[in-house]
Amino acid sequence: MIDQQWTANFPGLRDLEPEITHLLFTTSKVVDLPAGTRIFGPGQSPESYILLLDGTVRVQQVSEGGREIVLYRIAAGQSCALTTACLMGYEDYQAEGVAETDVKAVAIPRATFDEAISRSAAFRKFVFTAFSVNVTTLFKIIEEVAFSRIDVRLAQRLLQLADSRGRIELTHQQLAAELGSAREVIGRQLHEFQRRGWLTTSRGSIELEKPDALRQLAAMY
Amino acid sequence: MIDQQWTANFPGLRDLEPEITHLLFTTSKVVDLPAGTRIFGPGQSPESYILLLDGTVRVQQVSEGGREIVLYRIAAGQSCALTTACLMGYEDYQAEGVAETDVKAVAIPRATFDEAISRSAAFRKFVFTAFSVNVTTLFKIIEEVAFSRIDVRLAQRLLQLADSRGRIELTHQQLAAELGSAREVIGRQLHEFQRRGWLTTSRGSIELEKPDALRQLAAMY
DNA sequence: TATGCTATGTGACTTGATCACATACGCCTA
DNA sequence: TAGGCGTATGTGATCAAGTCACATAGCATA
Repeated sequence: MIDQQWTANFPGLRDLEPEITHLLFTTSKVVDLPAGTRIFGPGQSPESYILLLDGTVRVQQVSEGGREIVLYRIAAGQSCALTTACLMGYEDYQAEGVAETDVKAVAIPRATFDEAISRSAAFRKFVFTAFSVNVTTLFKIIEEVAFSRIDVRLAQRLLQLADSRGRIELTHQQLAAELGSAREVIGRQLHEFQRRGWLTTSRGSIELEKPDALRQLAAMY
Repeated sequence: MIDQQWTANFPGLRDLEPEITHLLFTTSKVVDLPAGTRIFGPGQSPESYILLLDGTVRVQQVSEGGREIVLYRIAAGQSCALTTACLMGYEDYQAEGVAETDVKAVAIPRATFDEAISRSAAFRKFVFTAFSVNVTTLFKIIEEVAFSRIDVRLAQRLLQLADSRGRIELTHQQLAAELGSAREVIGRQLHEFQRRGWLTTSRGSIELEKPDALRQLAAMY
């Protein structure tokens, strides 16, 4: 019980009604998942509403031709909108979620979820807010995929993915999967960025040298 | 009051608890909107949850460059997932909804919506199901835009948009906006379909001649 | 050092988007 | 009925991005 004070990790859940907090604590499980675990995917109906305590989950779509596109990531303190959608709407997933790091998460069973939704306005607000943020993300992705240039999108993504020292440990193939593009295309763009002195590449990693130049490109429509 | 028995139009709302039905009837308004009305759009926070009694609403995204893509349509008996998302999550719209025909709709105020959600499991299920269907649609769009060929997507859309006699009254420009593509591209594809004898075109309209051939193309990934 | 796996590079080609125009159609008016 | 106008459609050139086939390079391990 003592290690179950996890609601403190979620701003929207701190001021929950005490009996709801108690309900969540007594019926939910805290689970640990190793990096690489497929948490959900097409054809798998989710059994519970998932809140991330630690680690990140990547949500992506895989096409028949084997191409991939990353839709969004769930970080600690967030919940999975898709899980929510499916839990609520009883539809199967069209996308899959993979643990990018070791993950610690809270799994709230559907029955508990239903009860908390019906009894707590604060819980509803928490769930719906998370949901709408992710729907908004989906709109942005549609707009970008349909209308934005690949160099602009790559610049944006490099800035997002870089760590505090401007380093990105991904292969060209993985970057292509982030954007739903092709390895060769990404390789050529990176080559061009390198030619301009904006970054340096080596096998499996990239170092940003002029993030401001990338930011300027990323700011284009 | 008598003409407000609109819940009959929504399968998911027929078996609602009587007091919820009463709540909906007494606080919601039935509104009529002429074709072309912009029902919601970026920067407009929705004031109510909308259920369509008659007509169709087109939900689309417009890019900075002026290009458009149609996301989905809402038909009689359906609700607007986006409205829902925004109503629940308090986010602004990223897309706009336009009445394609004259529209008759029920507008449920936020307070009523909140109350019905909290008190009725059946109402929750109705809302969440509609929501998840539309989220699923968004996933399909992302997959298609990112990975499908334009001829396949055009064939699919022509079949969707054709009336019972295989007729489509849209310009090439409008078809391009359906798919987030360009007029010239659509024109060339239509020309190719016509060359194969699958359809005939004339100014502002298209007649499908061999829908089965289109269906076969549309079935490709 | 040899071997093998994975990552990256490259050229040729196809598809789709963009741009700048040219034409054609339908409708209204003189 | 002809002329004129606005919108819809056609067309070639060019560019951007994805695809395909294959070459090369980096790194680990035997």
